[in-house]
Amino acid sequence: MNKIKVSTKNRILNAAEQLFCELGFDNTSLRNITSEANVNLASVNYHFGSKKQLIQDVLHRYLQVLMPQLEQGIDELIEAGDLSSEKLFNALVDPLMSLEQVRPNGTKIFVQLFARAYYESQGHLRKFITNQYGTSLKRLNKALHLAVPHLSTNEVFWRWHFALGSCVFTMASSKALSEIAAADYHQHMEIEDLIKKVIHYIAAGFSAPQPEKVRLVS
Amino acid sequence: MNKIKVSTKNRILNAAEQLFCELGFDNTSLRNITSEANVNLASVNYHFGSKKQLIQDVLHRYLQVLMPQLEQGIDELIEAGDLSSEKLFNALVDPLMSLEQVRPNGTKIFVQLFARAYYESQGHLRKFITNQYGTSLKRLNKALHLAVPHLSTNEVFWRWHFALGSCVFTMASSKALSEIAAADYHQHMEIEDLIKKVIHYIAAGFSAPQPEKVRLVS
DNA sequence: GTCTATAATCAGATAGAC
DNA sequence: GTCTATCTGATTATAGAC
Repeated sequence: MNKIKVSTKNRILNAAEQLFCELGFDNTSLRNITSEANVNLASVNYHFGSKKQLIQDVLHRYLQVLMPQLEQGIDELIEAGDLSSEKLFNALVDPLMSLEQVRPNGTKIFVQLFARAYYESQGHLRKFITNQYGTSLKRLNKALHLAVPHLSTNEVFWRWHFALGSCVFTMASSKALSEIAAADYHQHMEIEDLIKKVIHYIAAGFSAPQPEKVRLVS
Repeated sequence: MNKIKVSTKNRILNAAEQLFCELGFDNTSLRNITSEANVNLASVNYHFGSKKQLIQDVLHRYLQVLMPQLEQGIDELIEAGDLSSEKLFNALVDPLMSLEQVRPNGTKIFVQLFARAYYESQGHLRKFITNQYGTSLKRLNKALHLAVPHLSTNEVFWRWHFALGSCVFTMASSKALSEIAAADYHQHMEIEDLIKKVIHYIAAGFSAPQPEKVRLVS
């Protein structure tokens, strides 16, 4: 391992993920990335073929580490039998924190990337994630239903997306929000604390009683 | 009033808001808008001066109707004295539904636009909203704190953004989500029902007990 | 593998005739 | 007010020398 020389490919990946976090995928240009990485513009297409492929490879670095752990953690919870939404959401913390091993600040980077990926509805990304990790996601969905047996299938569907929205929005704007919070309340929030805070919140909402039936049109 | 002829300016506004909802502000080009509106490309700059101004004008049509009602509703709640998060969030429903008067499907359109505006961090938009409607937003903030006196200022700050995240994310992706829900559960959700559902959810999370103190670094 | 140079396309904005 | 035509600048992607 040569500590001094980082390969061009990795320099691009590192610069890209940082800029994707800050600006989003569409608003980050290849010129932006290559100048940040101090590499030539053409090298992106040499190493990755296209911007789309670069985006997928950036996410893949994290997903290939996260997903197996996530799946294992969920399986253990399901087998143990005593599933609550608090426990289920808390089971996401350790796998997420393990992404610090992938890159410095890896957890924060990944969650923000995931938020962007979910929000900026890029067809190729959703397709990529579904193809690669669909099985794990189905397992998670099963666990969600087991955690809140008092809720209808439809209600679980919507609450899962409400919860996801809190995470996605918070992480995507966490830089701005943390700065505001730091300025107003003189408090610096680490990513792990923020994750725990949002998980406490979504667990409460997720397991709230089934509401009275609202008008539904078939 | 001539029912047949819609002014070019309004044709542009109508086409723009629809496309902004679907694609976001950045991904909607002026060419996109003018061809949808069947008007000439140059007419956008003639009537609005710039794309930024067009975006602001699109939002202004709704904000000028919504904000006074919102402020009044909140003031009444504060004066009545018995403030709960459930009541406060429910007080948002009627003002939001009144946007149906502005345009057909106005509520849905506005909430999606607002979601996009909040998420796609466009400096000019945040500035515009703060300048024009900062007073109303401060009133809302005050009411939020009164509704959950058991929570710290810091906790209210974060939970408000968690709640906002659920709304923003849900509305921004409500088309895709509604389609999935309709296909999987054979249920069609009206915008008012969706708003009520998300409000039931965020009110539960918002007023959850203050969590144990997490590690905070000054 | 890396570079320069450039192709091909799309964006927002504008000048000037009508 | 509306149109055509065009400007200016940015983007992704690629060809070909080294």
